[in-house]
Amino acid sequence: MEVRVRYAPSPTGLQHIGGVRTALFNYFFARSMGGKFILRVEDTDRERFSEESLKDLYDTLEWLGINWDEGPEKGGDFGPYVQSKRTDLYRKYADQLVDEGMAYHCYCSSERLDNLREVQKKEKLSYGYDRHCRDLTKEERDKNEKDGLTSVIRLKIPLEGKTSFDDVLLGTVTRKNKDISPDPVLMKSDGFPTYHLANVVDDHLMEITHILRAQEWIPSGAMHVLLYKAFGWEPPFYCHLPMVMGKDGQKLSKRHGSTSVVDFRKRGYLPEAIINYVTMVGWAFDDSREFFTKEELEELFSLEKISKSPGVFDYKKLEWFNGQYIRKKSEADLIEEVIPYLKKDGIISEEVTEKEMLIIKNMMSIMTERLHFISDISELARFLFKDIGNYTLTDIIPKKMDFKGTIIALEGARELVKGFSSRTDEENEELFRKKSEEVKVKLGSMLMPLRVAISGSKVSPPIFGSLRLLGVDKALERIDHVISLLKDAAKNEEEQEGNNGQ
RNA sequence: GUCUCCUUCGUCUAGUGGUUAGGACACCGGGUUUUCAUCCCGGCAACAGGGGUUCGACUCCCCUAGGAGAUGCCA
Repeated sequence: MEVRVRYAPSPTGLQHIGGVRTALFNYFFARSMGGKFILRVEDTDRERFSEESLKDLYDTLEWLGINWDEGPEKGGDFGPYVQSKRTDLYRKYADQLVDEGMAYHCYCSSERLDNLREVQKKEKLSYGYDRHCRDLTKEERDKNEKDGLTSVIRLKIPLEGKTSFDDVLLGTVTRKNKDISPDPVLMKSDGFPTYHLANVVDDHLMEITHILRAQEWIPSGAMHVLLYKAFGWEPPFYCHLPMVMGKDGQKLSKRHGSTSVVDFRKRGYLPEAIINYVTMVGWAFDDSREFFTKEELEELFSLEKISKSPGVFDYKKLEWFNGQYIRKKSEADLIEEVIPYLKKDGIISEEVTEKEMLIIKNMMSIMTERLHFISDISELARFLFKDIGNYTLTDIIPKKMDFKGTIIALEGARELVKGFSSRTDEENEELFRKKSEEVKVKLGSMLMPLRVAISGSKVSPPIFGSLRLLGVDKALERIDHVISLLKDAAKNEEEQEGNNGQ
């Protein structure tokens, strides 16, 4: 038997971590079994549907490199793969159930239903439809129709007995029929099917063999089986995936931070990191290995190793994975990644100049290990392309030093910067050490003012590398500017003291 | 309220009757280092509780507690 699985999102919002995890598990399972991965768009909720969400779905899957074997834009033998194009089909199957007495028309208004729920809640009764229309006589139905009442079609859940389904992870899950949501709606009054109907019909028609979906669907599992039985179909295997939670243990949502994949993408996360980390929430290969490429997972993934309990999404660990993957990238690849961010932040020109490109190529080696996100590059590299000046005197003057000492240290450093580029780093380091002894400050205390002067920040890539990238002339210019600032400040201070003395 | 699922360090997890309960992130310390970062070394830290079964339970069974999810003309 060929394995056929599907990812069936509904385009009512941006693709988020939870959805992508489900997609990934389905995709990896299909690949590892040599089966087919199908994409099906469940756009039956016309209220919440948005074109933007649909585009985001395609973009996200493409960015992650999750290719579907059958589905929209790709086709296949079981299309169309968009549910809004299959409404006739659902209608036909729903009518069939009504004809056979397995389902019925319900004319209850939403007001009546709202009311009912309110009363049930207040009286602490169990919630759910009261099956008001389940046993309407033919006369009553005809009257409702004649009155022009709109109707929905509901499934008749047996009042007694129990229903169970087999879950690869959970084993056999059994539910008493009386505990199943009483008579769920199959067809809405707008002519569109609900998830339950469309899902079952499509999964059967598309010959889906395994349903991997989030555990939030467990409660409707038995009901879906009942639907399969009503049609006389064989239900597929189920595998209910553990949910992804936020730090507080609640279902992961916006208030925990970004959850949409596009947000992660904009922030400078690599798809490799997201795929790897998201797969590790709820799945583990063994007791030590945790780095996997997509290709490796396509081979190694297995349902047996999925955990049953929900997992908390750890942004910190994803960040760590991202850093690891950044450092694994080749310099050439990283340059490709970095350029769009530099452009977006106005660090380099839209049409990258030769000079800019040269700096970019030369700077990557000292930038890479400082990146947690690709987007970090702009802050880090700004001083190489743009004028600086956002530093303050307190940034420049090292701890336990005054204006004069700082000026002396910086002037000493300036001497060495002049001939800097004709020497090796080792030679330079030797000279800087000697010079720092000469002016009686620690090496660090001499280099810190220099660092701020040329990079504008106390935190920067290594000084020697930065100097080389920036060029001696530019560096001297910046150093001189800082020295003059310091001298002005020192003079002011003297005058102040002089005034006080009089 | 009712039903269903879940329960090993703070977090992700390994573990399938006998282990000093292992790894990773985070955190804390130390080292390398011109800052930051990287990297290396070390430390902290868990079997929810109670009953059984057994020579022996993290592992099997039951109960309790806790958590989550569902209970829509949303998926």
